[in-house]
Amino acid sequence: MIAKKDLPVCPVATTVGLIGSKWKLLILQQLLKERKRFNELRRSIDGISQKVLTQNLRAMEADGILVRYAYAEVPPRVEYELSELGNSLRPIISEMDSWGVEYLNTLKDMQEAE
Amino acid sequence: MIAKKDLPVCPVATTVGLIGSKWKLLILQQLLKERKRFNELRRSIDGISQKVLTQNLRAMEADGILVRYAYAEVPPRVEYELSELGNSLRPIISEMDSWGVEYLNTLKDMQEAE
DNA sequence: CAGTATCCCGGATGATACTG
DNA sequence: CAGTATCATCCGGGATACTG
Repeated sequence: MIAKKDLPVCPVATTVGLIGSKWKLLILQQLLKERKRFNELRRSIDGISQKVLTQNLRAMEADGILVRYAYAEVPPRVEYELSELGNSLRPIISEMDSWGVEYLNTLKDMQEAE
Repeated sequence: MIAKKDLPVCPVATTVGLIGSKWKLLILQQLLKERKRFNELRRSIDGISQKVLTQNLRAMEADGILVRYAYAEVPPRVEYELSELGNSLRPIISEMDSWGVEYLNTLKDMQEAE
């Protein structure tokens, strides 16, 4: 018999399920740089709306990827910081960064060769 | 003045724009293993519909990530293979795989500790 | 400031049928 | 087999207004 823990679970599908979307990857990228406030995060991600940012932050918080710190001040201040789990995703974003750099260089070279 | 090539372009956003979606990442994963036929690919990706698979394959082909080989046979045979550019994305999927393995192990350990 | 609450639209997706 | 075509649907996401 096959035990539950031996069920075929795809690691890549697991990862993709947690952070395999445009906005989560970009939020992750920003928070890997530093802990950030809500609007700071919003401004740093081109094209994201308040609603979508909130939705993704809630989901990532529920998945244990980041931690939300709300301060009872006036005006309110809320900061987001990656958890240990979130930080462990750094190599993925890092590879995406490296690949993007290479890709953009190739594009630039092609333009210069025109 | 700022030249066009000096415009601030984010490498991670570039990468995310090309493959930052659930299905593209999973298609990429499958094709990194081997060249595959359409239905073979379809069966290997849980939950993907024919339409969505076609759409994503077309987009990835247009982006130069994969190559489509259509053979004029009866019945028709179409195979998909990663381009050199597509293959250069391997480290990203590789990191996602490693992370997923670790994550699943952690989950399993937590269950056993119950 | 950092949200929540509504309304609403369009594109993404599923289902189905058809075809080279 | 590997699609394309069409229709119906649904909900992701924008716009706006309001609030602790």
